[in-house]
Amino acid sequence: MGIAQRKERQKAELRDQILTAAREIVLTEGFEALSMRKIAEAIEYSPATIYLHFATRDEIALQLVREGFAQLLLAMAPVQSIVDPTERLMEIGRRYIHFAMEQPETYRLIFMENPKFSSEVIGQILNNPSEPGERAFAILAETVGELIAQKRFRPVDPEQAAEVLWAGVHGVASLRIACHAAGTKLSEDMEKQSELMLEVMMRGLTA
Amino acid sequence: MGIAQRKERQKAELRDQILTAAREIVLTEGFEALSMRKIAEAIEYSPATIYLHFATRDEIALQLVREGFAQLLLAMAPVQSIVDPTERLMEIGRRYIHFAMEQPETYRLIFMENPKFSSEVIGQILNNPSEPGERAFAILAETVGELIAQKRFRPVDPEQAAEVLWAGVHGVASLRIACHAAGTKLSEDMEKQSELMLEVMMRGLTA
DNA sequence: GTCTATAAATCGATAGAC
DNA sequence: GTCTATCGATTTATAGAC
Repeated sequence: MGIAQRKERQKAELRDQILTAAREIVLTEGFEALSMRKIAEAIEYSPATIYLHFATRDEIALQLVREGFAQLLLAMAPVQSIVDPTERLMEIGRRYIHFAMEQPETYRLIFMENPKFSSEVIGQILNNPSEPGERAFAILAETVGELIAQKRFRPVDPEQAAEVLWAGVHGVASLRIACHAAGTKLSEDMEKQSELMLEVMMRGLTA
Repeated sequence: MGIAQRKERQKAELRDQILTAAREIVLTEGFEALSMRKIAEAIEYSPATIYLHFATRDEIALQLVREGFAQLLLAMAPVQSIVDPTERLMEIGRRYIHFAMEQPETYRLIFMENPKFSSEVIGQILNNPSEPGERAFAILAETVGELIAQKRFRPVDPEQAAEVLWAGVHGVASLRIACHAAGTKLSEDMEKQSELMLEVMMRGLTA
């Protein structure tokens, strides 16, 4: 059955090409510039061919958001090897903000672009324990729980504290992205800004 | 010159009608649904008439963002009468998040929708001391400075701390908006979530 | 000042030939 | 599996009559 396998492989390859081209368009021209025709031109196929792989344009967009989120989670995976929970927590925050600053368009795509896709993907990932990388939020909450158990953190609800920590780093990152090129004095030094946010939140939770 | 004045008044009224209709469309159908034709239909004029008041669609959108930001600032104005700086700071945070939750579409329009308009408006407001409501960020920074002077806060850079505080409440608000209807357990109780964020940041900055 | 009419472009999606 | 051709609808913006 080598022929069938080759066909399947080729089909998957074209699907990949479509997504790669779509990602490129979103990252360079913005989400609203994504169109079937532009993708078709980029991969040098007719627009009709794309419909053999994706039923609608929205399905492509959704997949892009999904992959973007997976990328973000992947970037934070190394923290699992950090033994000290305080250091682990700080590193989660640092890596999170670092990703958002290195790939602002991807971050924007995940959290700021389209509410429909954002909430769908976030909902899927946060509710489905079998998602690749789904454990990110759980790790965050568990780390907080660990610190509470060690009496290093005050006895707060770990899940709620985890959400506050997430909101804190998301706030620094997304405010920066929203204000980017605004010509303000805001966040000239992101490094210092991030560190202060993390320090303030750690101190605020410390017993 | 009563006739000229009446004409001017009528022109301003139509301009207002255009903006009101545009705002309505954005708040109910989303930003991307805003079009000259829809506005024209809503105000019962031909599309061509709109171009006598606004050169492009972008100019209308920009004005909407501008007014949205002014609305947000207006909602926080009452904090100026609060004497105690700690209480003032808490109230700034509460009012900020409250506005974002009461008017999520307006908040989204200001900070999450279009980077071009967001950064332009934010830049204008934060750099121009003559803006109505421009003092919002200054008040935040001054309140932090006050608390540092009273040795109630640690000696941090007031402007940087103000930005962290802003990022904190923005994070809670915007994460909530992004995850809305995601069906997650996230932020089920926004009241508690906001209070924890504020409490953590206050404690984190306390001397 | 307001309209009609229209240019010129883009879009998603599909039918049907090959 | 891929194409051509096209439908049908959308958009911004303008020209020119009234």
